[in-house]
Amino acid sequence: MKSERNARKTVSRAPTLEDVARAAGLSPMTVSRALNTPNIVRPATVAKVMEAVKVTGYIPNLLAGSLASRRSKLIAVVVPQINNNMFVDTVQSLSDELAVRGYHLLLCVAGYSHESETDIVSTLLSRRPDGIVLTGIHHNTELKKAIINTGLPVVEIWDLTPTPIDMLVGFSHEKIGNAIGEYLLNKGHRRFGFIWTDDKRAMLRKKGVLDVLNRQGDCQWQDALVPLPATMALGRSGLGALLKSGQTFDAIICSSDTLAQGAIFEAQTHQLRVPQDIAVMGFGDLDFAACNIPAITTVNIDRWKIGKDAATLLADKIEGVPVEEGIVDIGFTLMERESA
Amino acid sequence: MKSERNARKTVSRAPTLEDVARAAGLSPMTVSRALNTPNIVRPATVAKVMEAVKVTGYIPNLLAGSLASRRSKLIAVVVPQINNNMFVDTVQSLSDELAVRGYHLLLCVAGYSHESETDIVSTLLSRRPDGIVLTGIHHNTELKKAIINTGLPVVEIWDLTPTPIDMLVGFSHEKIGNAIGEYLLNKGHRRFGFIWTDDKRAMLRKKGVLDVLNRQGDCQWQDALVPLPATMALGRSGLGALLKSGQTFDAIICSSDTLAQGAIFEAQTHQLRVPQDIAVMGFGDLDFAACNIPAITTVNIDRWKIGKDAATLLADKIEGVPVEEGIVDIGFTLMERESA
DNA sequence: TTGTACGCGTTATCAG
DNA sequence: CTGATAACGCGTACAA
Repeated sequence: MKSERNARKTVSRAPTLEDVARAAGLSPMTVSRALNTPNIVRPATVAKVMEAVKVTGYIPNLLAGSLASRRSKLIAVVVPQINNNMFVDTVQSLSDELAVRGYHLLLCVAGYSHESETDIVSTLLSRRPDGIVLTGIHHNTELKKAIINTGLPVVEIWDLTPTPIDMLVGFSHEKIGNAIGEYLLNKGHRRFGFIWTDDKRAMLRKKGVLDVLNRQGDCQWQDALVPLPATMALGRSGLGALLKSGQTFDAIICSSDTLAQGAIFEAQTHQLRVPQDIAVMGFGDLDFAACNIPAITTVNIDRWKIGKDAATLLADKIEGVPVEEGIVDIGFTLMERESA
Repeated sequence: MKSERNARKTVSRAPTLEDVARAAGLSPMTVSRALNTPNIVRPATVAKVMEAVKVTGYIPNLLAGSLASRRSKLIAVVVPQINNNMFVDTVQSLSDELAVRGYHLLLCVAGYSHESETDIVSTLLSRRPDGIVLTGIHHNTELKKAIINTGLPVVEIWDLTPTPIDMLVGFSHEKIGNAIGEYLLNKGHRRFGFIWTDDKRAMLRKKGVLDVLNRQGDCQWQDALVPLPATMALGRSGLGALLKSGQTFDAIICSSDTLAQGAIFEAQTHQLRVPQDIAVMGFGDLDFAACNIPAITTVNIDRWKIGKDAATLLADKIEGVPVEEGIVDIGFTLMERESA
């Protein structure tokens, strides 16, 4: 029974448009249209195609489609270490919003170094994304040139600058620093401790704080630098280090809520009441900040909105929808609670 | 000066292999080889190519490359809501390890529903990934069939079953439940409260606990179900609800450390000392568990290892490296601390 | 070690 | 509304 019909190679490739077309008695092009733009195809034809798709188990090949159409429906996203609680929510909302528009996320975790960002982006570029999301506004010039050369829509997030590569959704870290500084000065604090990671954005916030403190004049401060990623343990050891210096502090300013929570616990072990003996201030307004005991005074950023706005800007620009304002300052809110 | 040479369309497309070849005075194929397998090309030729690449600003088009070679160097990863602290680390290590091997991550957040997982995976499949990472082992059958049909390497993670689709890196939620139950029984506890999310894996752990409690006989328990995602606030309200029922409890078992931390804070507000008046147990061993006050007794999972192992299994299988054991139980460790 | 012919699976374009 | 043809940019397979 060695039938001639089975002579063709039986290495069952995945079914293609042509297979579907054959099954439906149509041309591949019609099948393509029935799948992508059903409204310009006769309903009866569409039905035939759908049936054939089901029968063959056809799954479109977007590699081929993207190559031919020059649109990949792919968005490259570069974040510095995703295991930072802040970025995760942004990526999540970015993913959600983009999915609705039919885009997929090509995710890249760049670490906080610039070299790797370059490598990563050029690798990403080779996937021919339709748009790019970059965290931060400090990229090395070579990279920046490469991206600009592609002419691709870009959204930079989590930072503010009047001169983004293209579009931007962020907020001013310096202003947040200012707000923190003013808030604590108003509360009468003059001796400050910083528990701080040394990434660029955190340092900008610190500069914002110091500008205000310097203007005041009679302030003093001391640093406890901690490595990334910021953990509660680092918050504890950070405050421990500050206290061991022999200095006394009115207020501890932390570059994240996680550090702040650690500092608050550590204060307990030194019989320091928060905020009566020592105030502790965080940043980020993470889930736990509001219901910690004491509730953590911090700065709220709408990190979901960053993702959502970035997605909308990007998708709109890709699809030719006129974008009114390419620079979005989503602002921030100082959340006065109990810890400071 | 309207030169004939500029007659060709000036819509500056991105440079292609052919442009580089022309610039280098070589054939496109040689350029391709110089880029992908430099070791089989004469060094001088490689150098010429590299120069031409720099001059032209060439960025490879992986869409075309993948289409031709039938290898996309793309790994599809499906996770249920990434803003769960546990998965983030796994995704991170997956990304890191895969990047080393030259693969990119196509990330999809599926939520906890099955319907969306199907949509998502078929969409992902259309990108022709070289491998798939699925969270969990419960997928609807249609989806499962589609994936099996592709013949693609698959790694299921965060669960254990003797019959995975293909490969698996996980641990037994039931055994963890057993361990928690036995541990607390040994401590003399008999009246339990559960603060629990109702996702499948958490429920498996609960079943593990209950199996042990039932075997003991003289136990009683009560539930406080909370929605996803688990937050500290839900831990607080969960314990609040349990206490309001009028029952008393020896031990509170939480489906995550985040809930446990909330429960511990809430206990404070009810003048309940942890663990003297009430024990609290978590799950996950997140960063803060060890340095919370009291330190949280919990179950440690090496979530980085899950990602790393999954990446290795996948990359090995894709590249034809013989895979010894496709089912990896990474186990768990009950971390006895202060809270229970 | 390098080059040539062809195919990968789809969409753009233009013709019917 | 549907079909034929020619790209899309690269890698495979083989020839030189």
